[in-house]
Amino acid sequence: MTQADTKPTTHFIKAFIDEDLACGRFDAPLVTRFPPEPNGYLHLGHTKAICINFGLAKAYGGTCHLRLDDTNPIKEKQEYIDGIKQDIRWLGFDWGEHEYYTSDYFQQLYNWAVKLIQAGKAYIDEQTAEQIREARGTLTTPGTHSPFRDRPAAESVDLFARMKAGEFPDGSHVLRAKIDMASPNLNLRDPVMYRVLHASHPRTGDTWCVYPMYDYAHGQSDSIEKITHSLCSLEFEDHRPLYDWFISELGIFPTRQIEFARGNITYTVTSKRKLMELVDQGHVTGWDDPRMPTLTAMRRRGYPPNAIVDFWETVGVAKRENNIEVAMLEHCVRTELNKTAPRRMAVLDPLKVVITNYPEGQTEEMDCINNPEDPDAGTRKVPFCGELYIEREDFMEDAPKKFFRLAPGKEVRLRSAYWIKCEEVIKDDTGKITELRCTYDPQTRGGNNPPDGRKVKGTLHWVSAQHATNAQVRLYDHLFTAEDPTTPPKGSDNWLDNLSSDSLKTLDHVKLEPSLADAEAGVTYQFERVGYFCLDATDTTADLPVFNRTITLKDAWAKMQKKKGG
RNA sequence: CGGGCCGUAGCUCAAUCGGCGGAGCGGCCGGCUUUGAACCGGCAGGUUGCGGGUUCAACUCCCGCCGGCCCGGCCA
Repeated sequence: MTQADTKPTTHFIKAFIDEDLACGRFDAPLVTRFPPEPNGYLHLGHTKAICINFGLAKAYGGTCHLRLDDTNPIKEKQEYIDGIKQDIRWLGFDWGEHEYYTSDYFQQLYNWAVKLIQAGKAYIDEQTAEQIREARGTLTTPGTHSPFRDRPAAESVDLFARMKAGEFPDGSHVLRAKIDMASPNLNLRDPVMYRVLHASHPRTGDTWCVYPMYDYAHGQSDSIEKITHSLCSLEFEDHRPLYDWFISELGIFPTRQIEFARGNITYTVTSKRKLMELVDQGHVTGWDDPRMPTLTAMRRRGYPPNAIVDFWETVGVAKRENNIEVAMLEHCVRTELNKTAPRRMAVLDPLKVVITNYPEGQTEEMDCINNPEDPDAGTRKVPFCGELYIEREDFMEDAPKKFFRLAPGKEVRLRSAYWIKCEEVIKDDTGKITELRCTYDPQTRGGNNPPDGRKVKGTLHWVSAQHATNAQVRLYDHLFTAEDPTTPPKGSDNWLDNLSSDSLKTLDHVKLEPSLADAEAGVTYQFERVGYFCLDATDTTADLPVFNRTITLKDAWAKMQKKKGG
């Protein structure tokens, strides 16, 4: 059995679809839909539904519709519609011509509602919201009938028309389905189908002042679009009987709703309310702050969209509650980036190195491999001279044996350049190391082994001091210190106390190899031995390029140190 | 003794119609290396929530418990 065979390529939804197709319950092709409400930005949580709906349609040679579920005009904005479309495209999915809006169906939905009233299956209720709530009963006791429940259908039809005509104020009348006030499923206790809302809609303007509720609109919209499988998250399981009830009473196309568990991820929050709190209280700079789990933020951070798609594929689909380790996502990000990211050299915390035996004034160009994982990526020239910067943490005055990097009297390789040996350490008055004096071996050009068979264990990245480009780098880390950020830490009643103080570190004196002056926005680079970084298009200025750290490289040395320390 | 859903390795998921419980991630150890990355090899980790029953055989079927999540918006 090969690796590929053991990957979880199937799950219960596929099994259901296969059954349905096999028994002729639906005709191929499969039609699915992703139905976000345009009331905010898409985040990591949404991407699971996107991948499942678009992914399944693709896998079965079907189509996936994008439907903006815009039934509540007071929360929805065009800005969000635009953002959602951009985010889905970025993820790599395409709905083609199939862009729909629930509001496109308002007239049809209205006509069907009238039909249900005429059939004695719905009625206009004039109770207040509070009265309706009280009459609904509780989880353990049945509800009671509304005094308006048995009014003549003709009266309800008339009232519904007058609601639509704008005769009644918000909250005064609702249309309710007449089902079963004693049902153990609260969704069946005469659910509200329509409410009066004198609000202007982003698309229909002031045409309507009655708007359908989710439960009434969603299934019918699926049906109108001939969606074969309506895939949604677990909390809608209790709604399925109602979903099926409307379709059955109306005698329309029977979409099948199937529910799956949403994916929770450690150290991240995906509650819209909580994300809003982070933005509003200034804990992040905005919805696109690279620490946010929104797609716009992950894009800015340099996450490759393929990594997110791979992540959900790897994780699989099931119905049980879950809390996926963020390490899984990070693994997918690194895997994708390792394959695709162009390699560059950058020194985050520069320490000057002077090569005392290098010909004064000389400069050479070194050939550097752009991506060892991709032979087609080719090479580039990187300038080298007698004054360089190396990473401060790559030098230790009193180095332990396991330290492979530079130390007094020790020799290391400069990647793709020369071997150098540390001869002298220069310090300032405070004892801080300001410069290293080294010698180089001309026989090691390109970083090659010298003819005498000498060995060296460490390879360092470097940047020519003469040619370096200055930059600001932002080091991002988990926003929270707790696996489940929504639970306040011990002794606190505020979940925001889980906020990490180390989620952003800004470095202002970073030295980049000169080619990075032309870094492309939207490309994530690997700064060798350091991590993955991308240009921050929004904060970069003409004078100072800004780079965001997408993610670190795995760091065995740091891990070893941490273990020793702890 | 309201209803619905769900319990398999630390995490996420597999396991044909009932036939020797596996993989990825994470962890640990080792190899290789011009990135302490990547890559390669190995190891640890399970009373399949618990208790009964049916069966030659149960993660799988039946019964009973226990535990977790969801549901009382004119939100979606």
